Amino acid sequence: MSKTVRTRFAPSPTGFMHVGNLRTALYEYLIAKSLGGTFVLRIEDTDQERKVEGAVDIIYNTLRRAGLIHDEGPDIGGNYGPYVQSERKDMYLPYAQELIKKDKAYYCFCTKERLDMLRENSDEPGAGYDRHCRDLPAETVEENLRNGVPYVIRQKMPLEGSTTFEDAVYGTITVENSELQDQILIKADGFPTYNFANVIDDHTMNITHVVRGSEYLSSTPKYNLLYEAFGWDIPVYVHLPLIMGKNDDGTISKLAKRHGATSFDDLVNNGFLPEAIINYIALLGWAPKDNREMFTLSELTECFSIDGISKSPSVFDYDKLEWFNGEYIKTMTVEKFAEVCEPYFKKALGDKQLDSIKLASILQQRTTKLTDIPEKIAFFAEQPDYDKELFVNKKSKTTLENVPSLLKAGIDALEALSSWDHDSIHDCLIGLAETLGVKNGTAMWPVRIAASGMTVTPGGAVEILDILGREEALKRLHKGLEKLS
RNA sequence: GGCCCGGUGGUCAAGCGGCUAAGACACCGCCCUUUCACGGCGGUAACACGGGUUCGAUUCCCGUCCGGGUCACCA
Repeated sequence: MSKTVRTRFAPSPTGFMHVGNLRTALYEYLIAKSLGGTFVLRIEDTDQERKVEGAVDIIYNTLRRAGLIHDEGPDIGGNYGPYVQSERKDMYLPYAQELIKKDKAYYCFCTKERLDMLRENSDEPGAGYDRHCRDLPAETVEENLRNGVPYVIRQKMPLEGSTTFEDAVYGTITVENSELQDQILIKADGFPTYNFANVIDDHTMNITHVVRGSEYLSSTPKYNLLYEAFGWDIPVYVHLPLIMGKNDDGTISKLAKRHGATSFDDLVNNGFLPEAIINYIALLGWAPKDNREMFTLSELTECFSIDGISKSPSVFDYDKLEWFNGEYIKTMTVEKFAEVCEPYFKKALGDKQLDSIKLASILQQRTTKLTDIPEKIAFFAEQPDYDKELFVNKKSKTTLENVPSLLKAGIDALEALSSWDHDSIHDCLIGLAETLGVKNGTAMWPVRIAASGMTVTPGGAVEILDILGREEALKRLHKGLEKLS
C-alpha cells in the first residue's frame, strides 16, 4: 500500500500572484491530481512585518479563477490544520528545542548589530555567520535565558562531510556541509523562519512531494539535515526551472515588472483568459509526450507527469500567450464570447446599444487580446473624421474618379431595400457589383470606407452596415458622398 | 567571489549513441478574400566551444565559455 500523494501550495501573502508562483501551484495541483492525491493550500505568513491587507483573498481568488481547487486549506479546513502558519506559531518552538537536545541546534544571543558588523567587515561576499554562539558554555546559555536576553535558535550544521539528496527533476545533488550556514530556525520574535516552518509543516501535514522553484535547490541540503535530525521520512523533491523575462539588451533575468505583466491579475486585466494563461504556463517548463499544445486543466491532469518537466529556465513569451488566447477565444460560442466582451463593448460604445452577438461574431476571429476590442469598434459609436483619400485603393480598383458614382449607386441600391439585414445587404451589394460589371471589392470598398471612416475594420461592408442599422448607415454613406463632391 | 543548476533556431520545445535534428509561436512569401483577420500552402532559422570514450556523438565523460540560482532574524 503506497501512501496517498499530498502536495501543497504554500504562498506568502504578498498581495499579488506572480506567474511563477501560479505555475508552481499548477504543477503541485497536477502532480497531486494526476496521482489521485490531495492538494493542500497553506499560507506562509511568518514574516509579520510584511503582512499585506487582503493578500490572502487574492490567493483564493486566483486559485479559484484558475481552477486550481484545493482539498484542504484555511478556508475549508482539513485534518491537518490550522493551515495558516501564524496560527501554528506555538508548534515550532518545541521542535526547535528538541533539536537543541539532540545537539543539532543551539541558542544564539548575537545581536543584529553584531551580525551587521560582521557582514560589513567581511571582504568576501557571503561570508556568513561566524558561529560565535555555537559552543557557548551551558551555564552562559542558562544565565542568558534566565535574564531574558533575546535569542534566536540556529541549526548546527556539520562542519565536515557532505549532504546528498535526490531531486525528481534534477537528479542527484551533493553539497559540502562546509558550505552550509548555521541558519536561523526560530527568530527573535518567536516566529519560525520560512525554512524551518516549511519542514515542520510539510512533515506534520504529511506532504509527500515538495514542489517548488529551483531557487531552493541549493538550500535543500539544510532541509534534509533537519529531516534526518528528527528521524523523519524525506519527501520527494520536485524543483521547477525558473520563469525568466527577456531584457531590452537581449539578456534574461527572473521575470519582473519591467518585462510586462507578471501577475495573474495583471494578465487578466491585459485581456488574457484564465484558461489561456493556465494552458500557456503549463507548457513553460513541461512538455507532453506527444506534440499537443491545447490542454484544458482536466486534460493536463490526465497527461501530466514529472518526467516531462525540464531543467532549464524558460523565457515568458507574451506573443505565444496571445496566440493561445486567440485560440481559446475562437473555440468559445459566440454567446459566451459576447459575454466576456461586454465590459469592452461598454468601454467603446458607452450607452449606444448595438447587437452584441453580431459585434462578437465579427471580432471573434480577429481578437487575441480582449483589451484590443475597444479601439477596433470605436468607429461604430462615433465615426472618425477621415480623409477622402481613404476611398482610393489600388487593389480594389477604386479612384477618386470612380468612387462617387460607385458610392451613389450603392446608396441607391441600399435605399431601395425593403428589409435591412445581413443577407439582404449582402445580396444587394453583390448584385450591384454584378450589374455594374465590377469586382465585388470595387463596389464594397467605397461603401465600407464611408460607413466606417477606416481602411481597416473588423468585418466587411455588409457586416458594418448591418450592425450600424439602416438609418445611421445611410446617413454615413450620404456624408461620404458629400465629402467627395 | 564560493557553492549549486543549466546551455537544441529569436522564443517554447521534442530528442535520451546511428534522424535529411520534429512540432508550436514569431517572422517572410504565396493562395483564399469585401479591408483586416481567420484558414490553406511554402520558406528563413538551432545542437555554445575544445578535448576525450566509441565503428559512430546533439545524446556519455572532462575542461572552457556563457547564462541562471543561492549565500538574511525574506519567503
